[in-house]
Order: sequence, then C-alpha cells, then structure tokens
Amino acid sequence: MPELPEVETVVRDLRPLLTGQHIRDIRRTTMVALRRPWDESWVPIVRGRTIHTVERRGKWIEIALGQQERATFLVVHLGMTGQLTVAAASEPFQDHTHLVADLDNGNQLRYRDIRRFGSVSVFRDRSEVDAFHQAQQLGPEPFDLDKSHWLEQLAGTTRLIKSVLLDQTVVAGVGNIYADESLFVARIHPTRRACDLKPREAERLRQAMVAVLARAIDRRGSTIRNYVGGSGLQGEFQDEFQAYGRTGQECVRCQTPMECLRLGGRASHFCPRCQPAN
DNA sequence: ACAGGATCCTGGGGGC
DNA sequence: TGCCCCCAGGATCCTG
Repeated sequence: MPELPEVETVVRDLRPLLTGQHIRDIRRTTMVALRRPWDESWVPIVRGRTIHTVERRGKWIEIALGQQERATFLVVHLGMTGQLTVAAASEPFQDHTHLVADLDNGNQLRYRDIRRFGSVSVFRDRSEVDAFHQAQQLGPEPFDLDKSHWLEQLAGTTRLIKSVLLDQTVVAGVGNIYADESLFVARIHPTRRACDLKPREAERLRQAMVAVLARAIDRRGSTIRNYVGGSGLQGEFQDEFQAYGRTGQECVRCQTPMECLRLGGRASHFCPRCQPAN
C-alpha cells in the first residue's frame, strides 16, 4: 500500500488535473463500507464546490474545496489498496470503485479500494482537519524532522527501531517498505532497541530515511501490486529495492544472503552482516 | 510500556 | 481445475 512516496506521487499527479475544477456531483458507486464510512450528509457540502489545492500530510491526501478559511476538505487515506485517480467519465469503472466525483471538464475523480482499508471523509473546515490529525497524534513529516527531537524520541523508548519507524505519531508517512529500506541504508538491524542507538546511528537513520523517501518520490513510488499514481501510472522504485522483498538474494553491499524476520506481524528484510543485531 | 496476535477485507500465488 | 493456506505499501484494539 501506499506510503509517503506513493501518496506524494498521487498528489503531484492529481494537482494539475484537479486544481480549479468544479465538482458537479459526488456519489457512492458501491454500498459497502470503507474504514471510515462515507456519510451521505457530506454530499451537499461537496457538490458545486471548486477544488483549490491538493496536498499531502503523512499518508493523508487533503483536497481543499474553496479558498482559505472558507475551505472544506476531502480527506483521503489509501489504506493498503486505495487508488485515487482522474479518468474520463466515458471510461468504464474498474471493480471496487466506491466513490466518484463528476468534474466540469468531463473527467471524474474516482476512489477505488479493493480491500477497503482506506477511506474518504469530508471535514467542514481546516480546524476540523487539524483536530483530526491531533486526535491521532500525527507526527512530523520526515523532511521536517528536528534532529534533536528525533534523538530524544529514540532515546526515550525501549521499542524496536522498526516499530518506531512505523509509528505514525513519531514520524508520518513511513511504512513497511521504506522502514526496511531506510534501516538497510543506515546499516541498522530492525530489532535494535531505539534507545540503544548511538546518536550518530540515529542521525544516520534520519538521513537515510530522508534520502530513501526523496529518491522514491523521484521514481514515482513503488508498485508491488495495486498501487498507481493519480493518472494511473505505476511507480518505478521497486526496481531499486535493496532490502524489501529481497529475502534469500545477495546483499547489494556484501553479497551475504538477505534475511527476513516477522516483527509485529510485518515482514522485516535485512542483511545479517551489514545490519548486525544488538 | 511494549510485544504479539487478531481484526477489518479481497485477491494472487504456491502446494497438493 | 479446485481447494486450502499464506501473504500483502495500514491501522487499531485487546491481551499478557
């Protein structure tokens, strides 16, 4: 599923296709429930409004309808298999297309989600969106992570570093792929205790995370199965994986066979030689 | 506080 | 071809 680079790619793809467009209508096209159920009372709030901005916060997509203080927001999470795309209204719906918004120019904004772990919600104004993020304690963007704050966060917990990377309250947007890739680049074993990392290791990890995410954005994210960008294009970063999904293959640095551990139900790929355990 | 497991879903792949 | 089990870019809730 989409992590920060995939969500950022969707946002960048959608921005020119949506900005300035008028939403004629929005409607449910299936009756099944999403993670956060769609509320029919949102329809009149959205109908007739103009899309002003398309932004990303962590793994959340925020589409502002109307300007500044007046804006209402469509807030989308792609879960594991969510796709938010623009297509011509004449294009047939793919299976599991749950929500469709008709635009003025004959295109449609479509939300498709096979496993339905994602959601589309409406918030009445900016403060409601902010309150929502505050309630879930959404952490800072990886690119804005304050060095000393990051150090303190790691020093203050005995949790496994892999789980900390996946914790959206610590840093927003990292998921299983980019956690493994970042740990590999920083040469840190996923089961190290966060508080046991030396300051230079913590800083190396922060920099690795930023570099990996930036490179992945350049390559339009990773497509393993279902992910597509806002115009339906797939990602290309999967061709550059150094850790994720490489169990049994040679480490790109030392040729040692890569290994895989299951931590908190998530596969964790690493090189036993480059990333020594405790 | 933290780890692990189950849960929400569908579909693809491997083994038999 | 079919069936069964495991797996999957996420997040949350419950248990010990």
